[in-house]
Amino acid sequence: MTQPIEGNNVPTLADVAKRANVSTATVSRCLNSPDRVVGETRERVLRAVQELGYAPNFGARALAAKQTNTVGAVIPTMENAVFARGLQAFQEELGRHGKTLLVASSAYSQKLEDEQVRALVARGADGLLLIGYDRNPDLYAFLKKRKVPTLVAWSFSAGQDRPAIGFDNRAAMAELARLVMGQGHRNIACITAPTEFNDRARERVFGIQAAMAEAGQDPDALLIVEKPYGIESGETAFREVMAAAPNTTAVMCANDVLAIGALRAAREMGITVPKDVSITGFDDIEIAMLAEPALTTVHVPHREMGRRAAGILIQMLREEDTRQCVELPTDIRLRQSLGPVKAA
Amino acid sequence: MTQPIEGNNVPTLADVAKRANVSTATVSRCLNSPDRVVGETRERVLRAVQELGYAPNFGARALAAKQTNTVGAVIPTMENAVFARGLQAFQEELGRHGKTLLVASSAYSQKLEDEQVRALVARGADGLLLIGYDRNPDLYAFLKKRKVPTLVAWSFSAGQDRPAIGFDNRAAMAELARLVMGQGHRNIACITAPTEFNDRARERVFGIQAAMAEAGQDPDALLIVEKPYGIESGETAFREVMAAAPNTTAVMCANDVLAIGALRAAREMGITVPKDVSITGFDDIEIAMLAEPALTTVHVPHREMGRRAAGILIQMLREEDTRQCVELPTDIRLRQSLGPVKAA
DNA sequence: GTTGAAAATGTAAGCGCTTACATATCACAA
DNA sequence: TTGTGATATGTAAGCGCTTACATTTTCAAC
Repeated sequence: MTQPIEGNNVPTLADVAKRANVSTATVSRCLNSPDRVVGETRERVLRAVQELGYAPNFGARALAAKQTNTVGAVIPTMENAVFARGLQAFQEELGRHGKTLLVASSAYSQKLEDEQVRALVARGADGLLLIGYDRNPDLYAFLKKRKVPTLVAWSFSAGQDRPAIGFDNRAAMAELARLVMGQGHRNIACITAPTEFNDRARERVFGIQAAMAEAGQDPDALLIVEKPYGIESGETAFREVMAAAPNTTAVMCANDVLAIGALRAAREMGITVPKDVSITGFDDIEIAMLAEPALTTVHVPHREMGRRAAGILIQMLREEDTRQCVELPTDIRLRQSLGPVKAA
Repeated sequence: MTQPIEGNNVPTLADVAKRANVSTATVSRCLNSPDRVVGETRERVLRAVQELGYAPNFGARALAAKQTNTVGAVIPTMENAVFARGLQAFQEELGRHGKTLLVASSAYSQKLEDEQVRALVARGADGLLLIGYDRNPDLYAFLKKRKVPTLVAWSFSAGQDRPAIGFDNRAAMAELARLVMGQGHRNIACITAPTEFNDRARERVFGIQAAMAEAGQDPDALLIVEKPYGIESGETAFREVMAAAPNTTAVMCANDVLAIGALRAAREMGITVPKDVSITGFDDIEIAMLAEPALTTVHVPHREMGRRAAGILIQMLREEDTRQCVELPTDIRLRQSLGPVKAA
């Protein structure tokens, strides 16, 4: 009963057409626009598809239809729970719309990101998700020339005209800084990831400074220590802070992982948190609650951002000229690591 | 100086050929086998490529060359630090070899995994990385028919003949169980992720039971509570254990996240770890060290596994019939959560 | 200068699908 | 039965690249 496939192992559209006694166009319609084919014909075709174990050749389809149904994302690293969480939600939503995720990582290097973006475009990504605004303008020009819809996530700025979904890093951190100062803290240090080529980190630092200026504090008095993402970096940074400014009473960290490192260093140095020094984070990833004391931090809706980013990108793929800028709210999670300034 | 592109916006191979005054075959050779083209011709072509901003059409290339240079991976979730870490290393290594990663997730559902695998194959994945051995044999048959090289990771079993890179989950957990029993524990419970369709979880349970049998203990006496992956699940499971068997003195968790949950529940229940009850984990992810008390667990070289998996798959893509089974070592990380059994 | 072999390049078929336009079929009204 | 409009299906061009085989060029030896 099973007809031998002529000439090769992998069934093609032509094989299905022959078996179902229709043209290849009808087979294509059955698979891609089923409502344009009557029930009887359609069932005959789908039966042939199943019997032959036919699946479309991806390259041929991409070439003919001029799309791949893949969407690329370049993130700093999947090992950062922030991106892992957001990307997971992004991928799930893409999957629901029949798109597949292409992933590359940049290790927080702008040069590597540039390369990876170009590689993803070369791989035929229909659209792209990128993290933050900072990048070489040539890259944006390249993406525009190639007509690859591109969405920026994790940042939001009213001054930018690129499609984006994110939150205002500056405003969020300023709000936390106001709470810190509300607890009486004036000697504040900031531990952050490198701010060069990283608008998210930079904006968080600016947020602290803005809140200080607003409160009549000198923003230049903010001690800033930059370290790569990592718990050990946070430990090192905290030691540097306390060595450089031993009267620091609050250390605001630009992400939770650095803050966890700071907490660990404080404990090892015999510094009590928050009695001696308060420590705050940013992101509200899982370990923020698990820390001892639990971390005061900025909660960011990473999953929602990832999910909605997928929706926006899919919309962009369907229609030209969607210029969405979506701001998501953040909120402060007050926990035990922030307390009143220690009496002098 | 810049010649207008005839007819369309996006330069094609033909445009480059015309500009460089060579055939399209020569352009293709310059890009793909540069050593087969003399220097002068090659430079002329590469200049034309640059001037035109040409990049190959992915679908055309995939169709003609019968490969996409993408490799797919279906993992349970990127939010599990275990997979995030391994996948990150996998992706980095693929990138070094000019391959791009296609990612899908299965939420620990076998049915969803099946669908996602087929979707990745439909997207033209040249090869596949899958997690664990357990899956519908039809899926393996499908992959074989489509000639998609497939590598299993996170599991290793000498009885399986599929290409795989992983560790012996059973032996690793048995080793930890022997240490637990070496501390005098006889009333042992096991908290695990669901074992149906999850050989890794199942083997870890079997490992405890094997060690018990070996020590003359009744393996059926092992209290087993299955819960989905998650900290809260671990909390709930621990409560169930202590309700069902209040004289339990050791709880062995099949992953660190469940163990963290168990630690939290113990604290809330006024149970001291390890004085009253010892708790162990599996995986040695970052929070194992951060926990209070720090978790005794099985260390698994996730990054190395991911990196080497990429190497193996690339090898499989280059050569037919590579049948590698690589076992990676695990080792026990003794920390404060495991102590001697409480005197009766 | 001639010859032969190796290297370099060109020609053209083909990869497998989609889809614009052409043609055939169907359903219904007169 | 005929005519018309709507629906269903077929024809064939084309998407842009790779590569087997053909042809041309280069180079060394005589």
